[in-house]
Amino acid sequence: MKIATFNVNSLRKRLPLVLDWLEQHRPDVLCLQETKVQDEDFPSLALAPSGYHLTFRGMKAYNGVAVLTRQPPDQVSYGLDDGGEPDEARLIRITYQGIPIINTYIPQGYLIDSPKYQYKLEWFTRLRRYFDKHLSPKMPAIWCGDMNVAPRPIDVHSPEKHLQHVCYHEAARKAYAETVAWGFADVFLKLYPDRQQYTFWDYRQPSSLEANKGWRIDHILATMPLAEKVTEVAVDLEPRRAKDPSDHTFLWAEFAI
Amino acid sequence: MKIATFNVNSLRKRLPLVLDWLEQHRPDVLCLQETKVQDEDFPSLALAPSGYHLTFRGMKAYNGVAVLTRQPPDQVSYGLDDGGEPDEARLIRITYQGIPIINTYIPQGYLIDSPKYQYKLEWFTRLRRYFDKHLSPKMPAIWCGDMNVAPRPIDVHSPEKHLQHVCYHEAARKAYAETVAWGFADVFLKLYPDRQQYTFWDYRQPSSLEANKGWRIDHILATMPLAEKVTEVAVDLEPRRAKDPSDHTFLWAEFAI
DNA sequence: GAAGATGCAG
DNA sequence: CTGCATCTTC
Repeated sequence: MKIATFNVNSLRKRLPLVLDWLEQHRPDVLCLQETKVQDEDFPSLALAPSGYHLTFRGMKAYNGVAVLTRQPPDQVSYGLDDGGEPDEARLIRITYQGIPIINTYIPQGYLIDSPKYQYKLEWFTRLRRYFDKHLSPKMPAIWCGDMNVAPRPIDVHSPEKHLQHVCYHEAARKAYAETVAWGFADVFLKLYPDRQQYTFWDYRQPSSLEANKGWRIDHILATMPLAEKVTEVAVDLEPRRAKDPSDHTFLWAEFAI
Repeated sequence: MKIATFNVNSLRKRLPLVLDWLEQHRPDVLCLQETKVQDEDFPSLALAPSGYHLTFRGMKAYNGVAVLTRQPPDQVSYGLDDGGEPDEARLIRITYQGIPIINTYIPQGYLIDSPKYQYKLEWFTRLRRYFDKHLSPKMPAIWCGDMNVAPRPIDVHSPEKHLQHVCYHEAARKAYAETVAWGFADVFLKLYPDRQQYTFWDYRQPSSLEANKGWRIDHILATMPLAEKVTEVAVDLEPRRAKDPSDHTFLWAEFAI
């Protein structure tokens, strides 16, 4: 089974890119973040030629997640369900051929001294409780998406410059690590423990792509029974180099199931 | 001598169209309206390959006029000069090979009961005085541009519906007619007194182009000595049908001089 | 730097 | 419907 994740930064602007990638790679599941489209305006018609089943939850200008699957999902649910802000446009859970797949767009956090950063940190603890409620570390499950955290120094260019950045700050990495520690393994790390490979290059940083000044903040994780079966993981640079790119690119993983 | 006029509705957005048209038609003079670009940002570099000389006056988001000439103009001046608002981004006068050419973007007028409509009506009377000051009806001269007036019922689709429209309202037609009566002749009317031929189709009116629901509000006029020498007048529909069109299209006239 | 929202204008 | 400006977010 092939699973991919991609922060599209507006699905409507990235339709040609997404359709093209689906056709070329035919993943079983593609998780999208930052679709930036309300459900009423979701481009179902434009995506129809792909043949993928569409599961989505969005809002007016920001956030928005979607999961595209070759077959219809068995089950679908949106957002956190602990009684707090559900943030439906940031989390979709489906069950696909018996396997729970959680697609998240973790809050970015703005600045470390802002309420948004507190909200981000809480989001990770809420998510860990969400895993407790809906999954078991002993059963196959996948968690993927834009985590807005570079877990290790190697996962960001010039880490020493980014100690106060909300995507590398100690507390964010700790919050992410503790949620991972619930029972997930990063499948990229599993296959390539020493490789530097980014998934995001800021539009603002001039020539960030050519100079490869990026971040690895998009991740695919699996519980042990599934992580053991990972056969291939890759970042596809081509869509980031294409015309009218997202600032992120595709990450995908293949599992022997 | 071949003279053309075109309301571009943003010159920067219409650069490919304009360059293409210049290459195909090679007019001696092309008058543009609604360039929507400040002089600092005028796309001189992009237009350089055309070889045309560039005369322009614009402002931030609205209005803006330009005259492109095969040879450098003899003389150039901008705006009305009666001590009132000069509205430089609405009028350019050049002398080209001895012939005065006035390119105007007449105020649209918003609604007939608005101050903007009063301003439009005054603009015509000010323009007539401007002609008095700078031209003679007995000498060759050209006045062209977007006049925002459909002079006759045949010049607008469903005229009976547009009696209260600022581009067809009685007072606007009268103001325009009185300025024309200073000493100009509409060269399109001279050659085709009975022909219905629009130059503008509203973006808003759905399928205005397919249904040919348009307006003839762009005009080329000449004083008698020149009007007598007109050999050809045409509206080119192709640019309006092209991809990313302006809501107006090109009108051109050929004079035997 | 890129995207969407809003407001203004034609 | 299209274009520009301003604002906000990442």
